[in-house]
Amino acid sequence: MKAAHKPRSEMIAETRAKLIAAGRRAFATTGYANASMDDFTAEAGLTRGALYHHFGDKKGLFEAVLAQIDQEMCVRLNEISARAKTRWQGFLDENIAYIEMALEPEIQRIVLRDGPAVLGDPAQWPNANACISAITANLVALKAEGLVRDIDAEAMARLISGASLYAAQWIANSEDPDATSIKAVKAFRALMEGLLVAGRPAN
Amino acid sequence: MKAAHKPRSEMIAETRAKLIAAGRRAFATTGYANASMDDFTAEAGLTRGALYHHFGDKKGLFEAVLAQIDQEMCVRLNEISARAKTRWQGFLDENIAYIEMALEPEIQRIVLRDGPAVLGDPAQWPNANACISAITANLVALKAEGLVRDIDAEAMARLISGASLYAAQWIANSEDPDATSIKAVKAFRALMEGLLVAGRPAN
DNA sequence: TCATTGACATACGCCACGTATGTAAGTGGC
DNA sequence: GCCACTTACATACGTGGCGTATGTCAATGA
Repeated sequence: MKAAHKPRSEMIAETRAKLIAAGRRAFATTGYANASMDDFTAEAGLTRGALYHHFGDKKGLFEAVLAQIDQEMCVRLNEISARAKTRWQGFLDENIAYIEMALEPEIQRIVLRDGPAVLGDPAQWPNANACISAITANLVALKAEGLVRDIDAEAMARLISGASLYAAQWIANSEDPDATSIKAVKAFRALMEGLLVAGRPAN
Repeated sequence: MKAAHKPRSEMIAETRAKLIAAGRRAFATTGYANASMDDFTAEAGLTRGALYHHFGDKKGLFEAVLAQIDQEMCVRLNEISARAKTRWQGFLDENIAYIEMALEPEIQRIVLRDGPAVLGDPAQWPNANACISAITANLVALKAEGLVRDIDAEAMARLISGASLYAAQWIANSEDPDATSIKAVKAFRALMEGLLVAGRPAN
């Protein structure tokens, strides 16, 4: 008896998942440009034929990989902000978590380095906007509560996420990431406290 | 009579300059990955042979192009901060100028998009550090004057330049760059004012 | 059961990079 | 002023990677 045949749709999903996983590993380790489609599809027990069938081209697979990572990031961020006691704390936690995620080599390479070069400005990616939107929504709520000053929320959200990402890059490439991380987070908190309405205690 | 022979060293400098200029144009318009060395060297009246001789490889030429652009940016920034009446104003002007420079397509593409993918983290580039250093030095001085709060200057400089860059990306890709630019600069000013010692007027 | 669809593999051509080699012009010693 | 030598390039070649066109076989549905 041959191995039980799963329904076709399952086989397809499995193939897609294998390709995405293989591509993800290759992109993360050798980078987009140096990742050979022949190599990493073979690693997944397939050929480029499968890749072109499902994703159109190399860039298409990269988009799928990025979408997967983005999704994971968003889930993690939402969990963190949901756990916080106050909205302000959730806001801080979420952003600091963002910084810390950006320390992971896979995210560094795929999302922060190759992503923009291959797919263009991250702000245009469907999900990056989702993350920005979350920060924006938080700021709007915080403004409504009278906690933060009256500033255009989206603009500020962009500035904040930029600062976070850059902080992450700095940390990841520093000689002593732990020490740098402490300094960065501290500076980030200070920057955020500047947003509070004067005299209002940060809680 | 043949064309007057310039000394060899001049010819070499000229060749290098021509290659850098041609590469710069190609990288800016089609991007690093899509720029064909055969094409743009021919455009400069040369071949890949010259390129390999002077720059080692494609990446080597890219580094040279980036160094040239970086240099130009630094000169412009220094001029701007030098023109300001107060140190705080110079600090603001310089950063806002940074945002505005990041709107230029050439800088977007070469410095902000392809640069990190080809050469790695910008914070490690020799010159990016020079720009960061300038911001850091400004912050140190502002702290000494008692104008801004006591925050690790380098960390804050990193956060600020990250915010600037991201703001620029946002502006460049928005539907109405002018309107977005106004919002971004306003938010940036607000973010910076949060750094001031409480009660201190920004001048 | 048979026609059809679709998921993949195979085969091919092209382009681009890098290297090895060639050549001609410039440079320094005598 | 000639000659050995260096050096700034051009030319020629091999290789590898991408994309496309084509083939094949299994799964589905009437």
